[in-house]
Amino acid sequence: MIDLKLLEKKAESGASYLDDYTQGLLNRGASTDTLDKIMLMANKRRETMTQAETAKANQNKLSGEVGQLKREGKDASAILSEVEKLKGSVKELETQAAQVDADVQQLLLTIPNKPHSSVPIGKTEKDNQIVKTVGEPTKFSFKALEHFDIGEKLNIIDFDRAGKVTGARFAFLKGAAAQLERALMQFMMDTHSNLHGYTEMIPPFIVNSQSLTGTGQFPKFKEDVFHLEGTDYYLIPTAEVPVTNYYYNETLAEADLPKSFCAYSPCFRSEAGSHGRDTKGLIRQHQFNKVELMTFCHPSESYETHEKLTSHAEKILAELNLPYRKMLLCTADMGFGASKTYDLEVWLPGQNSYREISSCSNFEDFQARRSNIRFKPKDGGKPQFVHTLNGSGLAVGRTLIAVLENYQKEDGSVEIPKVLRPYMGNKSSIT
RNA sequence: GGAGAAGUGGGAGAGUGGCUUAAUCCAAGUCUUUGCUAAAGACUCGUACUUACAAAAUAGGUACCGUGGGUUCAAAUCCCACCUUCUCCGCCA
Repeated sequence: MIDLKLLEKKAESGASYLDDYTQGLLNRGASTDTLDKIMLMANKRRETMTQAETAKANQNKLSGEVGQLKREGKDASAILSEVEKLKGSVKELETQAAQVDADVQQLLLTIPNKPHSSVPIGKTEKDNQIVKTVGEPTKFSFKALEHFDIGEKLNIIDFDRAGKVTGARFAFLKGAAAQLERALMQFMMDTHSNLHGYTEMIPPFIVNSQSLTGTGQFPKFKEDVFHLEGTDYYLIPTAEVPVTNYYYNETLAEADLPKSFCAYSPCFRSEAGSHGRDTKGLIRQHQFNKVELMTFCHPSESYETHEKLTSHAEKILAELNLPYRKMLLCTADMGFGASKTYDLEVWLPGQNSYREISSCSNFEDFQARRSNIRFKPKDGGKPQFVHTLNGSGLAVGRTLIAVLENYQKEDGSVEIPKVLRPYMGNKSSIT
């Protein structure tokens, strides 16, 4: 959620919507109409609230006098009848004020975060910038297969039966693929907790609507998550949701910051609107495993932390010896709540292209404001919102794809990356 | 799923209709006195929104005692629904 006060202040200070704050929102597609509407509503909100509060103050004063008189054993009927007359209008004003306030809040929830000044302005994903490329695209002396062909030949991935059991965009992993998936999860969790100092976490895989509002999925992207009918429960689209809301409505001590967690969870996405994209294989499934990195930190440290967090995700790719590149997303391609995002894209020889395998974002105080997560400054000042960051470290299913495709051999077998072998009974290949 | 109990400020814990943002204790902070790993005393000690002021400081107002409704001139206190926690029973990995 953006800061209404800041928005108002900027608007007052001249230049209307042309300053950096609102320009940032415009760059990523929030229309001036919405902003205008918010400003109007905010004014109306303040007016109605003032009226309602004044009326209520008046009523409270009279009620106080009634109490005073009763205690003294005197007659209060004159005031009582006076207050009786006020009652209706006070209530009406209060209802109005509550309504306008709720409307403003609702509208604010639909406005995306403001991009950081270092984010390139762009119109499509083509305007993303390559920050660096690590490793060379893997070369083969034979025609590289796509992961689903490798998987089906080795009889370790079964899409057809998943279609029977559930439906499209699900898969069974079996034998070595299941083992490899599990090895990857273990390897990632071990690396982040032991080497990078994250606190390991397995969160609930089901959350309520408040949590989804807190991280920014709701109200705008409701159709992308699976809803459990007849309840306020939803399957998580990412561990970011439960882990960020771990501190929902809490005020932390500054000394406790930063707090960092790495969380394993399956992720469930209905992917409404993506029909026809990546229909084959494991790339785009309704269910996939992911290891998520998440940090709550002091606002002054969040950009430094963003670099660090991204490097932790990169570490996994490096250890697996997978070629990848680091992209800085432009204003058009960033997620709704992000201020700045790096995507890590892994090389997939079967597809002959780089594909996203991790997305690392700084949300600044966008999520913290929605979830009311603050910290009390050491010097005793007012509580401030923390900054939240998260990134995949990594998407396990896509990592499995990357391993299969980059480590495939001409004879149809797949070599197991060295760092994973301890997790796979020290085997060196899948045959 | 059934029966019962409970949810109050950073923590503990009082408070059954008006004088209550809420006694008291602990923790925390500021100051004072004496002074060497301490003690005593005084004061302070919530959050959000909002009004006045150019702004800050400050002062006023409104709201908040699990959440949401309701009764009443007036609700932490009465009523209803829900949520959470605990205990017992049932069921279950």
